[in-house]
Amino acid sequence: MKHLPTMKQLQYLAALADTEHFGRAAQRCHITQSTLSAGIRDLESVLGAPVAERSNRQVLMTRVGARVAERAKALLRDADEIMEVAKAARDPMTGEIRLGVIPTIAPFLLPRVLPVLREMYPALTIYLREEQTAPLLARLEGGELEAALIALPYDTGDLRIETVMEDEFLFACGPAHALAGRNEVPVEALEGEPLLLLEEGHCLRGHALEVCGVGDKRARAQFEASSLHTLVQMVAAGIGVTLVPQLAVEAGILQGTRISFSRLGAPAFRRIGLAWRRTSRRAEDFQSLADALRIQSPAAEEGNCHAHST
Amino acid sequence: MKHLPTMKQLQYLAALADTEHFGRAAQRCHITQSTLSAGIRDLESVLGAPVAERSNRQVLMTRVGARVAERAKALLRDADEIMEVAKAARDPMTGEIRLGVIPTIAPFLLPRVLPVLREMYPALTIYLREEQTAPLLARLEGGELEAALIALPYDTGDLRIETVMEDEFLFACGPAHALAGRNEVPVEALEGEPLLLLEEGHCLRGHALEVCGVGDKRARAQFEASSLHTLVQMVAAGIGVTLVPQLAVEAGILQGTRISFSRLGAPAFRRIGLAWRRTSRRAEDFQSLADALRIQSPAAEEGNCHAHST
DNA sequence: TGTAATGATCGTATTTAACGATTATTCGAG
DNA sequence: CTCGAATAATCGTTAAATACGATCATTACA
Repeated sequence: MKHLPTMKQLQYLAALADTEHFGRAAQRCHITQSTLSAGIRDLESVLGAPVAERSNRQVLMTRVGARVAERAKALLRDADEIMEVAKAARDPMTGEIRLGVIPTIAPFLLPRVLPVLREMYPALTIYLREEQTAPLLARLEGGELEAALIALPYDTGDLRIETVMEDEFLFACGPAHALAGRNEVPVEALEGEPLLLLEEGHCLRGHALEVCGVGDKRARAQFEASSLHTLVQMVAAGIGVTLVPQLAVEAGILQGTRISFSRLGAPAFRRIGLAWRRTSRRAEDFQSLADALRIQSPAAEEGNCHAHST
Repeated sequence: MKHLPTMKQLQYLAALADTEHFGRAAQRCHITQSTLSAGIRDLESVLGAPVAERSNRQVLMTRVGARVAERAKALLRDADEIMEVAKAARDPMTGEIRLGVIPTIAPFLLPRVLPVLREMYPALTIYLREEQTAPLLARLEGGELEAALIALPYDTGDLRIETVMEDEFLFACGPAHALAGRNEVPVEALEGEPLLLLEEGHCLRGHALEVCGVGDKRARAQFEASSLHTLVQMVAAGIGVTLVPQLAVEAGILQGTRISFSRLGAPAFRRIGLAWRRTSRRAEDFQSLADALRIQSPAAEEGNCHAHST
């Protein structure tokens, strides 16, 4: 292994590159000018190249100096991240997590799990952001969010995904509909039915179409809803039929309506998963969070499908 | 600015993670076991968490330890790269460059420029690899190549591209062809002509089709050539017409044939550019290389189009 | 019950990092 | 043209860190 620059030297260089001034750079590093001067001199000796031209009136970074400083800053950020990794391991499940959740999950899953999480991890603060999958993933990549609760399948690129639960699609129609009251509705029966969908951008729309075996081009709905609640109202009014996630049904979205719902002949599911950046310093925490969510979700409970709701 | 781990501490940790043995890790770092032991102890104190469980018979890395070690290795690689950046700046244009070149450039440009490069940079060794654009770019991403000389436009992702020259497309046909001998051939005249192309995979094929204003689907050639030389032979034999880069013509590809070539009514070009990874430590060198290539290329010379070759 | 292997610890020496004071240089203002 | 302000380099000293060798403590196993 060879001679490497010191962390401190790189810090000094980064400060110098930012300020282009020995005195101020020294201030920023909480050392004296002489120390910084010596540090830079030593760094130049290990690099074998000068990093700055100093005329007594001004400091001008060399090409090498600027390039090395750039990389040095990245390296220092990485070093900082190492500290964060250690800190996260030392105090697991504390601090803040900025979590994104899609609109077809948030209102149905969160009321159930948030209180439990609050009790399990009192030192943890969860900031929520409700948006559709695409902007959520963009914010995740951009570092605005640390994790996101989304529905799968979805092209998530290089994210780490931990499945939290399977969410079954149920058939829903008005009480007067021909298919109402049935215990099980075959998928083929949906052919020709006026299928109501969420508007463009909701992943649920695509997933529902997938279940019916049709591509997006043949989107058959004249009316599109902007939320699951609206969608349910439209179904109750007899405008059409739809597929609704069991998660929402169990959360009581059908309460107060006379909507009939049934399982599909060939049960279809979307997966709900927690996503985070592979490089995240808090992978440990997110794994724990996913575990907690999985335990709290109703997932594996069987035979909880009634033919009617009031 | 906070308390950061030392480079040495991270080196020690990396070695320890690899060997899981204090003595051997110390050896690898060229220090004594006691020093390494102390170094690890200090690192644990700055991290605030233990990195390894040591029972007297074996060392087992902690979860944190393993994670931190992983990041530490990446960080040390970055530090190494900083040294390389400095070294490349100290000794510009020395050492080895592994350069990829596509087959429609290599035999025509290299004979002219390589001797000059050899003279300009005697300490530089260039290893050449001749392949089509796609595999070239793959090797570039994978680190097998440091730079590549390719034809544009092409979807190069996040690579840095420095244009070296513009390469004009010339119309070429057999001596008995109706369009032979003309000073200028309008693009529309190509409609219906039996256009000969390089086989699939050569970017020149797509570029030529682009010039003719047709998509790949309407590839009209019954015969495809595997190299520009073969293509020229086919044109000389009267099988069809083609577009040939001026670069190849100037390199004498038509010598010994009676092929007629002319400029197009609306001159069309491909760009030839040098590509390298944005993150490359030797960006400086590649810039110089591109500059040298640009100077040596015939590019801007005007009016060097004859109507006939013998 | 030894003995070999292994990591921790201790005391000491050397190298490195930091400071304050001083010097040398340059740019402007008077 | 000279003086003073600004600025980086240098010097001598001190404190801290790093490294070493020797020794100790623990464990596995013959």
